[in-house]
This record gives sequence, C-alpha cells and structure tokens, in this order.
Amino acid sequence: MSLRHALIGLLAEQPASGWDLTRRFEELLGSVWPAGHPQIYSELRRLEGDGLIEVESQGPRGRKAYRATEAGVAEVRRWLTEVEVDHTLRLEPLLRSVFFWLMNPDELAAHLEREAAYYRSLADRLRQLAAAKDRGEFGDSPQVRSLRIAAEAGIRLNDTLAEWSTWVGESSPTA
Amino acid sequence: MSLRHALIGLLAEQPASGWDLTRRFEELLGSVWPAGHPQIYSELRRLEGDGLIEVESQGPRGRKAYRATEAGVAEVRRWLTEVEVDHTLRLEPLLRSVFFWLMNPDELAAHLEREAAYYRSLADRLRQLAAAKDRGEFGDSPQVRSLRIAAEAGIRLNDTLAEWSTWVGESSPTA
DNA sequence: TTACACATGTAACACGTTACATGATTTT
DNA sequence: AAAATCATGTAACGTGTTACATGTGTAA
Repeated sequence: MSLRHALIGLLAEQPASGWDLTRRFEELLGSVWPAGHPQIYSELRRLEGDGLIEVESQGPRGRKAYRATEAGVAEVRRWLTEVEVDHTLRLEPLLRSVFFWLMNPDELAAHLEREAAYYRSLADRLRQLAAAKDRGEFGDSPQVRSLRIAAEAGIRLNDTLAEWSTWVGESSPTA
Repeated sequence: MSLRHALIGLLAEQPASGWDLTRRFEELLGSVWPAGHPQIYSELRRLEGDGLIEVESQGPRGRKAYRATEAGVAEVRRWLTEVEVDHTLRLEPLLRSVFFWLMNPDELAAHLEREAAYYRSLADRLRQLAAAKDRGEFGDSPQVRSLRIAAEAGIRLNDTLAEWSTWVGESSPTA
C-alpha cells in the first residue's frame, strides 16, 4: 500500500500528471520503490475515485494534472504516524550472499569487486547531490530537507555495502 | 525470479520439504526476501517439473523432501555468475523519509526513536548470532561461512540505519 | 517531414499475500 | 481426549512488470 501514499505525498508537494509522477518516481525513488507507469495510472484513477486526489488542470494532448486533496494529505499523515512500518530490507545482493559458497573463488572475487565499485559510484553520486542541497542550490524548504535526509540514508547504506563487499573479498581470499 | 534460485540453493545444502523451506525462509531470509508457503509449494512443483529439484524421500503424512539435482545446482551457479544483479534496495522506512516534512516535529522525533531502537536491537541479535558462528558453534562449512557473511551485512546495514535515524533526529530538532 | 519526446492507456502475465480447507502425528 | 504442531494444498486477491497500442506537440 506504500505506492498509494507516496503518490499522494508527491502530489502534496506540487501538482503533477501521471507522466510527471512516473518520471519523478523513476529518478527519485526508483532505487527504493518500484513503480511503472501502468501501475501509476491505475492507482491515480483509484485515488481520484476515493477523493484523495483531484484533477487540478488539463493540458495539451489529454494531460491531466492532479493535486492532493485535504483528505489525501490527512491519509498520508495517518500512514506516516499510525501505520506500522514494514522493516523488510529487500535486497537481492544480500540474498545472493547466502549462496556464495556455490561460487568458485575467482568468480566470487570478480563479483565482489564489481559490486563494491557499483556501490561506491552510487554513493558518490548521492554525495554530490547532497552537497548541492547543502549549498542551498534547491532552496531550503521542508521538502528539500526531507529529500536531503533520504539522500543521506542512500549515501550511508551504499558506503556500508561497498565496505561490506570489500570485507567479504578480504575475509575469503582467492587462493 | 530470485525465489526459484534461493530454493534450489537451500536444497543444495540439504534436502528439505516445503514445510522445512517455509520455516527456513522465514527465520533465515524473511527480513530480506518474502516467501509464504503457498508460493513455495507452487514453486517447488514447477522446479520439479523443470528437473531442477527432485523428490528425495517421502515421510509421514504426505511429507515430501526434495533435493537439488545437478541441473538445479548448475542453474543456481549460472544465476550467481551470469544473471545481472538487481540493486534495488526496497525499504519502506526510506520511502517514508521522503515525506517526513508532512509529520509534525514531535511525531517525527518519537518515530525516529522507535526506529533507531528497532535497528539497534536487530543489529545486536545478529551480532550475537555472528559471534556464535565465529566461536565455531555451527562448525566451519562453506555454507556457514556464507551465512556469516550475510549476517555481517545485516549487522552493518542495521547499525547504519540506527545511526541514520539518530542523525535525522539531531539535525531536525523538535523545538 | 521526420523523428523525438510527451502522454495515456489496456492486456497479459509474474510475483506475493491472505484466507480458507483438510487431515495426520505428537504432546499434554 | 484435546490441543498443538506438522504438512500440504487451493482460491482469491493485490501488487508489480512487460508488451502492446495509440495519438499529440515540438524541434531538427
């Protein structure tokens, strides 16, 4: 049920069309929560039916921009404060690690190096983004501060995963 | 498609029934990958049909224990080395953080404290498990070493999340 | 005028969860 | 004898992905 609330939350910040939301999701939340456009469009229709969002304006080529209603914002608040948090940390690389014993040492070493490089580069990209936010390049709204917080989690988690990959490589030597 | 491979991987370690696998998944991988028994039973039937696992023995009350076939183990190896890793880190608390600006400061502070406590206690439990493994209480097979590696990721990630939650609380004070 | 990006949608399928159903063995 | 646990399964639903289909506005 998280997609519902995330969509309302994004619309509470500013009105947007299904298309806009698809792209924002992709760039902003794509690595944390999946959402293709078919799911977004159908969820938007449901949300409109439930009165949690409403059409704000119609643009060219059938573009419909939605905004969150008061009921919608209240529902997101309720979700944030009352609904129990799901702590499942779903991460395929971690699942794979349970089966490392099936890989031969060379393959494992190569794999771990690729993984570490991936996490490092992602952490670096997020660091740049965070630095830009800290320089005030996106203003200083509460929304930007929340994004800064999420970015910080991304940085720390990816740093951690990079270090972990390196640690695995060192504690299970090739030969 | 990860469930398929995880099931074969578990069966490569030792034969088990659908029931056994359900419980092992729950306790071992439940916080990293979801799998209820209906999904496991139906996946086992498919895997048997594909020749990747086979019935090893039949026990009381219709219990069927499966083991991985050679083709099955080969398929897991192929997955580990050739199939691209999905790096999506699906984590609801991180999604929620993007919308922290919608929470009032008191609620947020309380929320962050609960979160930090959760991560700390989970990290501590994993630390105990890891220590037991390091003391050799589970022997020293390659399988146990892989589990130790996975546990290390859990420890580090949960520590990171606990620190992050604390950091958020400190950088966005209540009053 | 052609190509690209915008914009919305449906259909079919794969994956995951919840509820329901059934019955056997073991423990109390 | 009753209760708990073992063990397997189906049905219905909800969520997420892929492929397909359609057409508009804008820039090269």
